[in-house]
Amino acid sequence: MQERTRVLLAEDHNTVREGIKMLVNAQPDMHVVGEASDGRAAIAKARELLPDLLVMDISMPELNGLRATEKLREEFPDLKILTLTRHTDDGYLQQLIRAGVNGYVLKQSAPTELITAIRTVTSGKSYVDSELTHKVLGGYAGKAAGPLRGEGKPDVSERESEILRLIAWGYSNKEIAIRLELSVKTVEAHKSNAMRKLNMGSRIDIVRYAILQGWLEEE
Amino acid sequence: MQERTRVLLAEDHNTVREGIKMLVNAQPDMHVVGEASDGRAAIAKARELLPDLLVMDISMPELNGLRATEKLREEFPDLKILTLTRHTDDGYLQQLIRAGVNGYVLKQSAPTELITAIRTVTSGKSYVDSELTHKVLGGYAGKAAGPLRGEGKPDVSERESEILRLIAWGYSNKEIAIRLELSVKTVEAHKSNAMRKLNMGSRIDIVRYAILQGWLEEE
DNA sequence: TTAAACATAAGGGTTTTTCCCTATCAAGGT
DNA sequence: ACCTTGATAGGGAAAAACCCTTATGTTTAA
Repeated sequence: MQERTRVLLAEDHNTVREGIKMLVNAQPDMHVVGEASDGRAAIAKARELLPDLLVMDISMPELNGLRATEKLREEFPDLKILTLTRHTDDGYLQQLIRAGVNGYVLKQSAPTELITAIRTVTSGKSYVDSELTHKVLGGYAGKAAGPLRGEGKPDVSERESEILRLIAWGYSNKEIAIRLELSVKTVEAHKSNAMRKLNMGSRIDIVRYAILQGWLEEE
Repeated sequence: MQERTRVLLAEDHNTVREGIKMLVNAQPDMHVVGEASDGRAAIAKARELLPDLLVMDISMPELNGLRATEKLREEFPDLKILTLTRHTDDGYLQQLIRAGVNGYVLKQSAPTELITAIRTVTSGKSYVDSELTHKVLGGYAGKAAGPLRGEGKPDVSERESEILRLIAWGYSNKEIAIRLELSVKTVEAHKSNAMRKLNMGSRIDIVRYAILQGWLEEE
């Protein structure tokens, strides 16, 4: 067996970080070797642990992901950097690519998207979330290996995400139906549709998705 | 219908605070009117919102629950204060009672314990978690209205809580069985036993319990 | 040593979830 | 007008979860 990819995780949100860690550690070919909750700590940890890859939130205290990327890129030309963000429209994209990130993943995407991204970037290619690919057309990196399955549609409806949220909180379909005054069948339908859209396979995926969404943090 | 109890929530942990808020707001006779994430903010909010009851973690930044209680007790003699703590053995109990709290609930207890405590305290009685009752014997407040159902046994075994943890994370019984190399039947048994011990009725209770335990925060 | 607690697991029956399809209706865009 | 998407919901079968009981071996506390 090949060496597992050594991942450093920089994310200021405990729950999100924990969720990602469990997700990554559940894969046979990668593992989290260190964690940091701000940009400065991320750099320190990178120096200390020399990871293969850094998964980093762009919005972090102390030193944001963009600045941290710039510093790290100079010092560690071979380090793979994958940035993670909640917003699709925050203009950081161009700057990040210029700063030398190897990949860009939206938290809005399915959790498995991150895993695909890690594998893609590890193999030397760059990865840009499907939803953003068009924004880099006429440009730079582009997506080297498209998301293996989806064609890119992270657009769950309001109703659907409302139901995913409740499922992640542990409510049963029946409880949700009562709470929202719907038929259980409708709840099922929304759930299934959302899961199909996001390429999720089971309840654990919903929970992970919810965590990446920050749904368990603030209302 | 009677007026709903207006609850102010002071807890520095986002996820825990959110979990409690959802739990409280799910009750017909109480609702969260404000939140604070440190002791200083709790006092400010109490002045601003004049809640009926304050649910407060004893370990908070800025100003801990004990100090905050002392200050608030002077200023608002009628405010009910319910303290919440993770530790059963931290000696704060006597001091808190002297400082004038109306109740003391362990995070280790079932989520419904908190609701019972809120109702008990609102009705003018004091409430001390069943597990701690013996520590106040020969003393002071004591438990006015014992926990309605349990005799007090917050002792889930290691194995049981391991399984509850995984359930809260969204794993299915089958996945847990595979992961721990057990029969699905065993997983079911541990789950049922733990739920019975903690007086939990459904998956959502497990999730809430996990949140109060901080299981979704750090490993 | 006996009793209690724990981890393990099977049996058997009920309920819920899950999966796949189909269908209606309203709203929006082309 | 036509097409797509979203919200609603039913049928039906298979899978999983839930519930309650019983049982066996191990460890631990009285």
